Amino acid sequence: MKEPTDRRPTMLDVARQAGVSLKTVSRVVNREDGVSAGLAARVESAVASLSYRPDDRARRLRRYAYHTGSIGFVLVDVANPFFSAIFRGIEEEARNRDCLVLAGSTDGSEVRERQLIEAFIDRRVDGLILVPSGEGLGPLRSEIDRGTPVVVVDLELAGDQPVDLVRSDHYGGGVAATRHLIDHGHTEIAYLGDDPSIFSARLRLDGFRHAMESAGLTAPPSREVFGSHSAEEWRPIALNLFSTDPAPTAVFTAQNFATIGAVHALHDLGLQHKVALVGFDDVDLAGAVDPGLTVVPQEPRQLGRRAAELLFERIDGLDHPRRNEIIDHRLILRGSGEIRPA
Amino acid sequence: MKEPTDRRPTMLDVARQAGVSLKTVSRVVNREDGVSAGLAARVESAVASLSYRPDDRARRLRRYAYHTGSIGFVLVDVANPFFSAIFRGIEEEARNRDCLVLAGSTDGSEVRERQLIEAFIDRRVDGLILVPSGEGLGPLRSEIDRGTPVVVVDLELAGDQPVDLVRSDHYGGGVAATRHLIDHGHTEIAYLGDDPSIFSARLRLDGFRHAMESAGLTAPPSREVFGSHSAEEWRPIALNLFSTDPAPTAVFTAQNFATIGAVHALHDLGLQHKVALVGFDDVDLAGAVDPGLTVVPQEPRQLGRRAAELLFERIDGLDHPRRNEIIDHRLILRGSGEIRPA
DNA sequence: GGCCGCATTGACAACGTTGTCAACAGGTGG
DNA sequence: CCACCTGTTGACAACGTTGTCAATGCGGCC
Repeated sequence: MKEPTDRRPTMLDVARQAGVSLKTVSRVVNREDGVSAGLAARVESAVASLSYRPDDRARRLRRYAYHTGSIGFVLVDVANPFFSAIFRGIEEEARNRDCLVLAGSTDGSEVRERQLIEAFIDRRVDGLILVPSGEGLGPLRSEIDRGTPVVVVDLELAGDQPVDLVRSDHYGGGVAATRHLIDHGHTEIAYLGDDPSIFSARLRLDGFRHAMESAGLTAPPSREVFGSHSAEEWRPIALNLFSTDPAPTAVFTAQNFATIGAVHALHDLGLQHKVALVGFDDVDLAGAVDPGLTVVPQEPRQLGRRAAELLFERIDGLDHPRRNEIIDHRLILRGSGEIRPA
Repeated sequence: MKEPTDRRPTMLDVARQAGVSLKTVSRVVNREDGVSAGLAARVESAVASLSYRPDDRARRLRRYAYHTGSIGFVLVDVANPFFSAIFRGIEEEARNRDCLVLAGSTDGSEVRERQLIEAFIDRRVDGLILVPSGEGLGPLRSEIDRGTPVVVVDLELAGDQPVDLVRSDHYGGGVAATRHLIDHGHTEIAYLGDDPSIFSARLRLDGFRHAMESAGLTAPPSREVFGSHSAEEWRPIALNLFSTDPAPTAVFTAQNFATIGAVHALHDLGLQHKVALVGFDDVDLAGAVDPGLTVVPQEPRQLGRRAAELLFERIDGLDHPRRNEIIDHRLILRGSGEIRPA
């Protein structure tokens, strides 16, 4: 039974209890040789009896001077499975390196994003992975200049800062999804997605429009609906869309929640076998709904892994021009996208 | 334009550039008064030109001595939406306190759990929130004794350590789900769930069995299927179960992935309107499947918030006997659980 | 016996920051 | 003119650890 102490034991406490100097304790704790068996044993037992553990911060302050063994991950919302899967990928890489991950959600607020980045920098993370909330990278600028490696996921940047980029092929996916609907005979195709001020949403929309134009089609503004909504908020929006006359015969839902909201709405109206749907991003029960959902899935875990790989290369000192990695898209056919117009 | 330096500027660099002493820089940076306007301005401009930011670790080492402004969150898997929602709840509380969250996944491995806990302790987190992987709390013991606050989510503990507990009402939820099926006329009810060595799984199973026994029913071992599987792995298991003769007319899927796997299997067999299903935990498209899924949802975000609240109370020095909070259960009726046997 | 080398041990400074306290200047009151 | 106070500034130690280097003791070799 150890009696609880108000103060955590330090190396000095161990030294006193073992009757040796500070440095000897340090040597034993760090498994350096050159300590006689007798002293080592005394120290070991003092360590155990105080259940002493060295303070990593103090250790690194002195020893590695500028490697904290932690990286920061700034994302929009951990509770969103897409982001948490990225997190998971990052963590897997970090684990191999005995590196811990600090994470914070911005909810899309640039103010909050700045706060998080500054808090991470003040704690001297070895690197940052960022899913940006806005277009800008303001507070990062001076930090990048000073050599803290940064990898950005899901955003394209102007200029040529040494910032690596990893993202899905939003544009190609948008084209593929739309073309798939066109190939099945649709001409009246609607678009539901995030606000195009978000970089990835912009690309998906561009892909949609490009595929439409290439086929000689256009979607009127009323059929391009944008916004950041929850699944429940998308539902009435989609209900409204499919109740117009003439109603679209197909829809490309370019975002998770939009997909779920639209599926709900189609079921509400009994149109799930009439209106074709292709979604961007996969969802849990996509195969169990009737009909199954045709989607362009992202590979968020792979996104995260790759981002972390690039980050650690930079942390290890790799000097390399900025890289821009785009993870390929594919299309999973499950039924909803293969419905033909009446 | 700042030229990149190999070394991050320290307070000493600022002092030299401004031609003042270390302490004066410290005063300006910390907004202490008693610095003349002229010097303050010189320091400010030196800070800006070097884009200096104080090192939080060194500052805390000296100043607060034992508050690092970070907490650790040990969980099973960040990519699991249930856990990431808990994370989100924790983060919301932490944000109010300018506290950062370190997180790590264990994948259910006690070895990994121990490594994570030790890594967090070595970094002197102010507190720990833990979703345990096993039954034990081995490595935490001495840490708790030494006064690091710990809150455990989803586990009950023997003994009376000052560890607060927050969890869902697994037992009550299991009883309610099972009783709901019984009330709809079912007697042949199967159970699919996690291995009962997992605490919450054990409670759900106990709830199931209790409700069965109270109604004078029993499920043979072949109808109680346990294991940690992905949704895809559960699918054939469920297929197999519903293909036996006599087949169960209802199933309680006590875990997320089991629910999804079972729904897939029922659709594969065309039995989705014949076999009743109640699940534990809600899933994204639960309302869009045909029939909608009746579930006992958990409130993971609330779980996380509450856990963090309790943790911060302890961090702030509240001395209170161990608390054991159980978040109420409810039942969402969507159709799948209201199917009656033929 | 004296000298060298090796193995062991510890004293001290340093990492980047802040708390304590002393030194200094300038003004004020007696 | 001097004692005293106040406001500003800086020198120094300390937080918990490790790197550097010197001191000690012992055995072996000439």
